[in-house]
Amino acid sequence: MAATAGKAEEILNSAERLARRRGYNGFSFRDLAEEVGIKGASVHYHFPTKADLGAAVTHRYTERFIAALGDPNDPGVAPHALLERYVYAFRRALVRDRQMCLCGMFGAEVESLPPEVASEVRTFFEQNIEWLAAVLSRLAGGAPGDGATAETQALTILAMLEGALVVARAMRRDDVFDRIAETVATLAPPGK
Amino acid sequence: MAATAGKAEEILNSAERLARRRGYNGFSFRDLAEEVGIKGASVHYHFPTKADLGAAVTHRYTERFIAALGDPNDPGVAPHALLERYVYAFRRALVRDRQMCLCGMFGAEVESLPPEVASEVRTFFEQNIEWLAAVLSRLAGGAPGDGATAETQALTILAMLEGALVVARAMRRDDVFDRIAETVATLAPPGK
DNA sequence: GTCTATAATTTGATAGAC
DNA sequence: GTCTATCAAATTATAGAC
Repeated sequence: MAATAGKAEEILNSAERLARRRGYNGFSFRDLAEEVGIKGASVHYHFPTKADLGAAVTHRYTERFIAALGDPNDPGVAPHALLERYVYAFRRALVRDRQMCLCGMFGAEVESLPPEVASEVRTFFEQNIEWLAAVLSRLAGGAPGDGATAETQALTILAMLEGALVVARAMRRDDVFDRIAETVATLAPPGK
Repeated sequence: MAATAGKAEEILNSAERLARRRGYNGFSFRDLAEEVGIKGASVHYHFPTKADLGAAVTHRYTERFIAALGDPNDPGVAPHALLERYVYAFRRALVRDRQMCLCGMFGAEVESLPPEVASEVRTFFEQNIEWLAAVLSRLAGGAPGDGATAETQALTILAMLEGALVVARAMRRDDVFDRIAETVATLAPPGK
């Protein structure tokens, strides 16, 4: 059986949830402490500074996000299915969790982030593009010399989905995300 | 000759710049006061609360943004030229100003905004989609019954561009925006 | 690991003099 | 319109007891 989450993990969970709703400057150590049932000062035992916490939560988010996508070159999974899985990861953030992508939020706020947090955000995007480009290369039939094309498509899909979360949440319209997501499929048609 | 900007306008200018770099929770009345050369308390004379200021700066941003785009149905301007103008507005924010779109930033942070600010952000997106859908309808030759299609395309282009700003800034890569922007043209080809 | 106590700073905001 | 003075609350963080 899985052990109960330690306090450090509980703090990371709260930090992720609050950061994805309110932004990096929109939550405090006291907010976290109240959620996990300790005092504000005790949070510093687990994460000395807010920058440490911010970097840790971003790193964990990236690892989980990429791991959940699986191997982009798995011969047992069709590339269009992998792309669907990718879109669904963003859809779940919006519909189920009612949250931004952590790095979509932090990406917007990047100028007010401590450097170590900003660095983790960059890594998230780099790994997302790498994963997407691998899938898109397979989808294009592996035609030689289209690595740049695959990366451009990857950048576009990533931007569309991050932007879709922003627009859908700001407009409070439930149809927005799915209508944009349909266009992702148009960019990389399943018949190709 | 244009009169020197009044203090209220200078405050709006500073607030817009700081908000577009650091987010709504990333600047204070004192930051603004220092930039315009008065004391923090004096800012409250012009804008009683931060929510008032936030709503005012967002409203002004929206008015200017839409006005700069011009009439989407102007027969003297080709729809593809209008679309280029739209993309260029976002490009300028990134390259020239090194800032987010104000409402891209606030859209991400919407859950931590005062209601009157969030409402202004929603209006920005609604007006952008209306403008874009009008241009895209013209581009499609005004085929009947494709109002929903035009709106979906408008949502997609808006999301792509807002997302492009987030990704380009977070990655600190200068090629990212233009590569995504090229795909906007693909969505609505000039030959159509 | 968590607490109390404390500190220095910042923040949004008000009252009233000039 | 701007200032000084002031405020209460919040924020990040540290020291040291338990």
